[in-house]
Amino acid sequence: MSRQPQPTPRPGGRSARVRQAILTATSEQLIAGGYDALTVNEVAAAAGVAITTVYRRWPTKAELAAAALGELAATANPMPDTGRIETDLRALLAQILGLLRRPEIARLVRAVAAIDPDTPGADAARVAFWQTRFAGSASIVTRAIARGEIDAAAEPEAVIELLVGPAYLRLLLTGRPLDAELEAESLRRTLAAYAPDTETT
Amino acid sequence: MSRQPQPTPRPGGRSARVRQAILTATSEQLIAGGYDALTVNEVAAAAGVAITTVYRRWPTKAELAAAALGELAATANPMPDTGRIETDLRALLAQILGLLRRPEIARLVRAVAAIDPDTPGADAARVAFWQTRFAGSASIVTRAIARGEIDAAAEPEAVIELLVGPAYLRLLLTGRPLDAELEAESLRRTLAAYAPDTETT
Amino acid sequence: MSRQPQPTPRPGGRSARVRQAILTATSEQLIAGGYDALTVNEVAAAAGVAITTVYRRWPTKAELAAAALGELAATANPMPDTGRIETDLRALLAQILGLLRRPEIARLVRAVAAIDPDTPGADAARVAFWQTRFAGSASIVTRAIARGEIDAAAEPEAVIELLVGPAYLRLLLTGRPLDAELEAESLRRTLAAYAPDTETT
Amino acid sequence: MSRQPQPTPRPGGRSARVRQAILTATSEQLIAGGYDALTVNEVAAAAGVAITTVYRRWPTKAELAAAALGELAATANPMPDTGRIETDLRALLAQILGLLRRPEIARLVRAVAAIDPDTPGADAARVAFWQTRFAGSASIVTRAIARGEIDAAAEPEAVIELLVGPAYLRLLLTGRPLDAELEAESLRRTLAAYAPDTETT
DNA sequence: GAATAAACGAGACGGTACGTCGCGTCTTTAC
DNA sequence: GTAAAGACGCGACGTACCGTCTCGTTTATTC
Repeated sequence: MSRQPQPTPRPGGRSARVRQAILTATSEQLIAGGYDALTVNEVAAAAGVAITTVYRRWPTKAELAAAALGELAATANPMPDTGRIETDLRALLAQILGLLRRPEIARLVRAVAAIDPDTPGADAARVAFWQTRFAGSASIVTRAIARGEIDAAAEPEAVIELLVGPAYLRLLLTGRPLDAELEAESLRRTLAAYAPDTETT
Repeated sequence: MSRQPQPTPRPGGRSARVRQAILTATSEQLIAGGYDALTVNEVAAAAGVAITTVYRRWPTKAELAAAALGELAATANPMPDTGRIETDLRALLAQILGLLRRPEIARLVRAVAAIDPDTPGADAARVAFWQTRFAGSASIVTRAIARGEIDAAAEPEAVIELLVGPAYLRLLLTGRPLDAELEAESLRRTLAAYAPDTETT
Repeated sequence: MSRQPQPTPRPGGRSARVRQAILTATSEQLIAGGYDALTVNEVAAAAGVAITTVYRRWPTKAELAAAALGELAATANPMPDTGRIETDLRALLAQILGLLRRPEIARLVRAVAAIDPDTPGADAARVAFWQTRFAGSASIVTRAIARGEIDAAAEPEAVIELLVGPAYLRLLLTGRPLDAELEAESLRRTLAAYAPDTETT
Repeated sequence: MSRQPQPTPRPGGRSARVRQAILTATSEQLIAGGYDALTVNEVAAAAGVAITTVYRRWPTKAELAAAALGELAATANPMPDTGRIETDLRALLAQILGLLRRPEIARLVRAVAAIDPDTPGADAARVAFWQTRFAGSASIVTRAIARGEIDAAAEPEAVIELLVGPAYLRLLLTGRPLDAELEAESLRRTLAAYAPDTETT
């Protein structure tokens, strides 16, 4: 009776708005209560869409969470660039610890850590989420190597891993405090570990 | 009608057997499929007890899991003691990475990381689980300090944290591989970071 | 994102079928074993629906039972109309006693009697269940009054109450037999109590 | 090896005290909340005995409730004796309706009505509970017959049944009010039904 | 007054049913 | 014809209460 013109996918149309609303609502719930407190029902309600709509796009709750976490990766923090590796790393570490000390961020990190690697798309989201952050961080090291402040043989990401590894270990597993002493020690030892010519003859 | 003297608890009785059966079954399920695959129903069935009996002792699934993880802490691995810090740490790191590469252990670690700190008794279990392991590890460092192989100002546990932090970071968050290069680099840089007199004048 | 117009309820759809199946299964179980033998689990199984579906509609077992009893009210028995009050009442009483002598009906009546008046909707169901029956019965009396066979000052329902009260009293409380003597006596005394002009001067 | 002399039961000893405490606690709970709110656990706690002790004497909750209700039968109300059947019955009816209007008594009556006749000992308790009451009431009628106020052919208990039947019917089934009009009507019609020479020639 | 049988106290346990929560699917209706 | 709305299936969680069992202790009766 009536003609149905094949609607081309609308990039800026309703779909995009719906998608964004859902992901935003998901992120908020993840931040508010972690993965367990995330419910598809409430996400749909908060986003003002039907539950079916959510499931049409992300088949499982895990994939929805992964997608939302992936989105959060975009919210990158500014990377310090002071011209000296020590102050750069100190600022970076202070920024990260400042985040990890906030309960809602701690919940988020826990949620990411809990993701089953077998979940489709989940691992991709995890990698994206964290490599984005680490990629930015690594540039700090790259510049320091160019300046001769860091052992030229160092892999930039490994430096960052050594710097923040203990902090995440405490947060996720041992429960030891994320205090100023950890901050100072991590910075000092990382610099020592990667000092140029330190362990060469 | 009148107050009776408190009968002594029976340590080797049925209660103890039931408790052990439940915790064993829980551990097995945790290892087999992680926290999400853990169901109280199946634990009860595997332990040969009624579901209500499980709930009488551990009010929630989370507390049950925490208790089981706490029990697993008793299963301590032998700590290497070769007389040289480098070989000690190399053996320790190889041991830990060997464990973390096994999917069922990875699941367990994930389960621990996911524990909500607010769960009653959960944090205690986490601390117990990990500090048991770390306490053993720290003795390696203590001996090395006595031998002058490690900076005397070092806190033993901090050395271990620096050694294994990157490995756990990769396992839980970044998803990068737990390969031989990580193993070599972690060992080398940790030794450098804590070498005696290295950063003193 | 925006409010949708309220879709009209579908009267003949799946919901209605499910509802009917559940109530039918409930009624059968009530008849078969009374209120205590009624289990939501078996109702759901017999109705071929999920347990949660039952609970979605009737939050408690009591309300489910009440609803089912309310449905049973629709199954009205034919009211005798012979043109004479004595034969009408005799037939009615015989019919009721015939029902009450059946164990499954006795269980049903017991179930209704046991309903806690505080249960939401329970009282409504009770009133509906019984007033339906009594309303039909009362018309017998109304006609008799018109024919001058019954004291014109009588309230029709009170006549029925006097007629069947002793029978229910025996069934529910005293346990005395519902025998032919009760039948004869109840009829005779009720007629005497409401005979026209009997107690007027 | 040893001989077991059969010890005679001790009538006034601890057993009797325990028994009384349990039955009293049971009655209180029945009055307070009806049969469903009666829990063996709380009865035991209130009586200051172990749960096992309760079960040793009454194998099921139903039998316990029956026993307690049987005890309550002993609490007989004084029967009016004014010398005139009309005032006697009016006082009796007022007394009974006064009781039935109290919620806790209504609960008790409901509990009795709900007793499954198949429960061992339950029916005995019911019969005892109510026939005690009715036996007392019947004496009123017996005296009235002797005075010629009541049809000599009447069975005393049937008179009482007619008098109070409608009230119990309303309480247990129809939910109609136990008001003054019911009181007046029940008395008036019962007297009419059993008036001497009314239906004789 | 000592032996001894019966009853009691305490606590955990097995089991059934209740009612809840949340995920993911399916039907029905409206646009 | 597509998508929103909502009911549904399903599985697990956690709770309440009934009735059983074991074992140690107390009571009271009998010799």
